[in-house]
Amino acid sequence: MKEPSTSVGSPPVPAFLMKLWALLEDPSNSDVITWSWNGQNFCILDEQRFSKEILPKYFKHNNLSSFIRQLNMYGFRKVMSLESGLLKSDHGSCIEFQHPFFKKGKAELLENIKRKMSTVKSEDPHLTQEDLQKVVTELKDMKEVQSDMDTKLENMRR
Amino acid sequence: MKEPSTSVGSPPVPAFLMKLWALLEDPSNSDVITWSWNGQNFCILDEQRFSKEILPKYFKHNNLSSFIRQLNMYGFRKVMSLESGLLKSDHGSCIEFQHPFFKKGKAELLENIKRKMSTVKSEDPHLTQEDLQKVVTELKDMKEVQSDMDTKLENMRR
Amino acid sequence: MKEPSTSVGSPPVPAFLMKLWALLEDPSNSDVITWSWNGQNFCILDEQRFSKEILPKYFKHNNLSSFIRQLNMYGFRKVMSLESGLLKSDHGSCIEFQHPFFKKGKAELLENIKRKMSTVKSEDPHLTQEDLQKVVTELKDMKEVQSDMDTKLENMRR
DNA sequence: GCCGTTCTAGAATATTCGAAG
DNA sequence: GCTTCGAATATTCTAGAACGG
Repeated sequence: MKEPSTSVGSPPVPAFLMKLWALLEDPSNSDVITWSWNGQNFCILDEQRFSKEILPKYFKHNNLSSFIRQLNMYGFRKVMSLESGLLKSDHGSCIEFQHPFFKKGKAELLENIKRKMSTVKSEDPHLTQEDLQKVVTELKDMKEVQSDMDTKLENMRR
Repeated sequence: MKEPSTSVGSPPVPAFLMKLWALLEDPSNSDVITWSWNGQNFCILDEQRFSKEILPKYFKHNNLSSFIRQLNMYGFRKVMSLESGLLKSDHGSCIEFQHPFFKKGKAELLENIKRKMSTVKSEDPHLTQEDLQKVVTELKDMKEVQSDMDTKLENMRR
Repeated sequence: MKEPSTSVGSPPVPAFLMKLWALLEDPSNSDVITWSWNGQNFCILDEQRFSKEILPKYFKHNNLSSFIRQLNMYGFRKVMSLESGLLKSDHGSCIEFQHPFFKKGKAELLENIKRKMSTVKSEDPHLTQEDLQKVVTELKDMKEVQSDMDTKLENMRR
């Protein structure tokens, strides 16, 4: 079995991805979370047991939302099955995720998965309130000028 | 049978269209909703059973009007055929809809169907900046006019 | 007990708030979700039962995340209590939320809770299209004044 | 600095209601 | 009467932001 490595020479695979991989490789978890039938996606079969039993064994929390935040951070996308739209029974709480470089048996692809950068926003030159305030100030100045001019005109007419 | 896909590389087909397609492909629904004879349109044969039995299995509601709102949102138009207009006496009301890219057996056309944009003012980001630029330009023009007028006034006073 | 009303003359209270209120007023839910000891906040005592048993009875879903999204949309904020901050043992995850106009016994305050508008990214909440429209209107008025003034000037020159 | 956890918000589609044409 | 559409809220999925390790 090929295992993901953090050896020298290759960029290290973040802990989250290593844990996610280990989690799916452990057969004792397979009734709660497992690879999809074709190994292309993975599926959380029992949301409740996953968050309360599995998560704390691998992470510092037991919140599914935190786990999903990490998945999105690494570029995973939710797979929308037709069943997911139904409200009916509760046996269909299958949460499925996918990533182009996260495939069963392809541990060597893991290093291609990159965490999204923490956007240190470079101050978009978009429209700020300052810009609008400048315009408003100019308008006010122009109004004064117009008022002065109108006064002058009336004076001249007389 | 060709199935609609939401694979990577192609823009995903919205859930509504996928469900509508699945709905029509399921033979167990064919006595309630089905493709028209030539596969160009689809027809709701039994309005009551459709809304109360079929809809809640695919959507989070059981209202025909909500279903039709979605159809219109995606550009479907009601077909006013002679049959449906005249022979509605007792063989049920046949509600027929049509879309140029929604044809039986042509799942690959689905991705051409576009949802109409919500007319909310979400275009504020760039629209505002463009409009602000227009205002700024107008302000500049008005300043020139005011300067000219003020010059005229001073000339007249002398 | 005072109940929230959607009577004529007062702006209607959105369905979400009415349901949240009803949910908390129903004693049969009190072991899953209830007002805090002083009635200032409310607390979800059993996350699992709340999402799978309570939510689908009031909403069209059973996802806690969707419920929380609505809470934030209406301005509710999570309360970080000491208990919930600790990586506690197992005495249950208490999720507590608060809103200045959502207090036990004060149904008349509900109409003050406003949903956030579905708009834009700018962190300037005051920069709206309305503001720009005001400026544009002012500009138009000023143009008329200027035109009048210019006419007067030409008349005087002759 | 990068990563992990949490809370909140953005963005797109979905559902409802009622008015426009 | 009837089809289509506007607008508000609702639901879902993803991202922003703050903070700590």
